[in-house]
Amino acid sequence: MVSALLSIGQISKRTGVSVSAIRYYETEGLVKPSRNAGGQRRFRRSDIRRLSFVLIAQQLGFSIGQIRQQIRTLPDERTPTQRDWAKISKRFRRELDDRIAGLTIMRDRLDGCIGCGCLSLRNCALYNAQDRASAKGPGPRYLMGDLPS
Amino acid sequence: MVSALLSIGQISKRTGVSVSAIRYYETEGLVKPSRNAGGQRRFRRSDIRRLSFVLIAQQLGFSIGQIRQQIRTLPDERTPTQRDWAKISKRFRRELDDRIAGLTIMRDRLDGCIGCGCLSLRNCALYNAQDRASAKGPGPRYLMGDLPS
DNA sequence: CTAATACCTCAACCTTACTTGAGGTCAAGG
DNA sequence: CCTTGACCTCAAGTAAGGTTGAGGTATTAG
Repeated sequence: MVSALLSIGQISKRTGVSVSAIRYYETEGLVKPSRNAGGQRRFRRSDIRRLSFVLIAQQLGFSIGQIRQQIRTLPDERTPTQRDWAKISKRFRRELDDRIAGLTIMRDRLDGCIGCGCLSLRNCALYNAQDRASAKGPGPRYLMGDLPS
Repeated sequence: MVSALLSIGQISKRTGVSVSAIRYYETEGLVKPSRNAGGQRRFRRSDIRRLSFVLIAQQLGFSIGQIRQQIRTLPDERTPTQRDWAKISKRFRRELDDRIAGLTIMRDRLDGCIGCGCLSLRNCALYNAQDRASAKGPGPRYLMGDLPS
């Protein structure tokens, strides 16, 4: 019989997320299925959307923790609306914009380094790309190699 | 005394890479230091550049395996030239271009989904973003949620 | 020459994101 | 009613990319 609620196997088939992964996501607070009398998980249809969102967000490179941060802004009591989802998507969009910008900067710096043929000098644009080099230990580090001697 | 060769501690300070990480990178074949009479590692100055490259490549999101693929095109016997490094950088540039393009596509798809307010329908642009959904199991999956009913 | 560092190896542990297996229960069809 | 397949929990294993600690040796400053 097809009920309003879905078993873990059914939701696995609908989303492409493995049964074990869905259980794991429950321990991580990404879905909160109810239980039937026998203790088996019962998911709402809107959980399909939740899990699909998790899948996409992971593809975009977000960690479980980051996804949880976003997804917990969804209402627990009612089925999330389009508006609820749109808010989350907008936040992700901003994140993606930042990541694209960051990668573009790195690419252009790499270009500069190819241009100067050095990848190593004091003024290499990649030099300032990392806090770590200057942040720890005494004196400056020359990220892509030797000091000109 | 300052010799032509560097100890692991010296190279750690110069690159900002921890001693334990450098040893790990050796087991992974990213650096191949020689040993002195007492069995201690001795690095060439060009290894600073190698390790710095590893650092940058990791920041760009490349795995150790991918980095090894690139870095092993460097000559073992002689100190790598600017040209050697430039070849590698060009390959990385292409990778970065691809990743930027991919992210941009995803971002635009996400935009489309915000625009249509759905994040769920059959024709959602994100739907086709994943092989996995259609690749396994019978019938199509509707990635961002329920079928319109 | 000796003490203090720095270095060595090897094994075990950490995090993330899961999967796998053991041992047992639940639910649906015949 | 009984069998089969889906489900349950809990513990352990996996891969990546390291870190940490134990127990021991090298090197270097004084």
